[in-house]
Amino acid sequence: MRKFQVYDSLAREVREFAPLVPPRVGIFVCGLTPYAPAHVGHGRGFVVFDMVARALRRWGYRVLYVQTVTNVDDKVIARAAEEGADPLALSDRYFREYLECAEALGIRSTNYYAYATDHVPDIIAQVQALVDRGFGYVASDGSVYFSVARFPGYGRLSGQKVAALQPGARVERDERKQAPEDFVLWKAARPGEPSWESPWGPGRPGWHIEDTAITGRIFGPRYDLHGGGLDLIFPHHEAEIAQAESATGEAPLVNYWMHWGLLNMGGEKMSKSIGNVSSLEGAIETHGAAVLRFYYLNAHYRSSIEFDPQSSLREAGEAYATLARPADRLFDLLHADGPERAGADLPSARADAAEALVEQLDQTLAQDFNSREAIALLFGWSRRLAEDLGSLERLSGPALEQLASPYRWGQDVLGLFERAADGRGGVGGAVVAVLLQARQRARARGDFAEADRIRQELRAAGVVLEDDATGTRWSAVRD
RNA sequence: GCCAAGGUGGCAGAAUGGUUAAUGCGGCGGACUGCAGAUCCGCUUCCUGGGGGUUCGAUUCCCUCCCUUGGCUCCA
Repeated sequence: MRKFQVYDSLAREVREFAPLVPPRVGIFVCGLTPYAPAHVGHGRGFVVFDMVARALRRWGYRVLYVQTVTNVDDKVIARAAEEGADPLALSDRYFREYLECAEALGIRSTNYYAYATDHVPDIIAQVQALVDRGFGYVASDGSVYFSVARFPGYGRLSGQKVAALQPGARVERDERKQAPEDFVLWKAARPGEPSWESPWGPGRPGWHIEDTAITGRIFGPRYDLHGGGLDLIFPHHEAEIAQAESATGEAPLVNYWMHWGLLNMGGEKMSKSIGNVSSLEGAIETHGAAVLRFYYLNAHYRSSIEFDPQSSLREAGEAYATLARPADRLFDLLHADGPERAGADLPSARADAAEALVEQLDQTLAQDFNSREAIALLFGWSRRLAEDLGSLERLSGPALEQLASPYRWGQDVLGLFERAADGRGGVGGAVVAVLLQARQRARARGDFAEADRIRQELRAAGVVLEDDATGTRWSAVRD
């Protein structure tokens, strides 16, 4: 297991990571509340944690990565009422849409997406434990609240003091609560809303309880790593700590808290409630999932980033094209001829440099997941390879693999450099190859009118040609 | 008001108690090319919010002020 360091929001410092039960690592991330299409801001944290899980697995940890889906809550219910739809069907539909985006983005390290509604018995059991231990109280209408005053550690994660909070400023006072800072564990049912039977009558889970009920079920009272957006620290993560540690009597609930920075647009955070959203699906369609993934990882996960719909992904696309070009060329050659292809060996200095770079990439990422710095190193490698792109043809399969090893690292950990399904195979690819040969013969005899005609007709069919020193390359484009 | 995270070149965005503060985008110049396009090379040395302090030396550590964002409602 490779050692690594991570910034822990609770300790407010970078700490050496040590699992509770090596080599196992339990990772939990607060996922979506699917009541509307996912936006570009949502994708960031999930890509970041996908990278975290990939890295830990590469480094020898056995990761169990769980993410919640808050498929029943006030917003889901309100939205369903607007559309005249069933709340659970609505959240299910939006979540499936998100999963398609996640798949395109190469997010595939999550082991389990836990729907809140699939864990109602766990939730009820945890609420009951809190009532039994005197941390929860039942209000007249059958709702159950957590008594913040009973938990002295409340506010430690966020730095907030209960006395300094401003209840009533933005949240309505609620006479069912004993104190304004108390939060709801179980909400009594209202007519027409989804509800489940409980010892306190029909109702549904409160805002924070599902996460700790689910992690309790899967990891037990304590686990290693919890991730989420910066905006969830208070009250959500604070409430998780309070209710879980009170329910089990064990602490700390989480050994390392990781919070990623938010994605802003127009100077404030992208948010469904503000309305400054750019849809995730749309961004993937117009710029490609690889470019979006590159954009996210091209900044340190803790910084906030400013998203400009006009330029951010266009710039990222230019940069990613430069970065990935040598990788594409290497993988093309390996794909065409296989790893056994004959050719020259790599000079040993070059081979050593590749090996050293891979180690450096791991070390860089092990420093609080500095993906930006890792990408800068990969740019350095691409720049060196760019100089001799033309002479790659001479190299053997193993030599090409050595040159490609930093990009293999990028595939493995960052999820970049994946070869898209480019339509080059099959009958279509064979036909294009024949046309390219015909065009090449025309060029050779100086019949440029014919050569250009072939190029134009292929373009009309969605195939773009580019000539360079090594010949003609083609790619399928979408219009 | 209180809490938290930040303020780096035209832009995006790293790092560091000490030679020219990454990397990319953009810009400029050149090479290559039948043409397109793309690519490659070079340049872009005057960038670390203001003011104090510690130090031989601070952008990095400390104090303070200003500003931005997030949180004190649901929120990735």
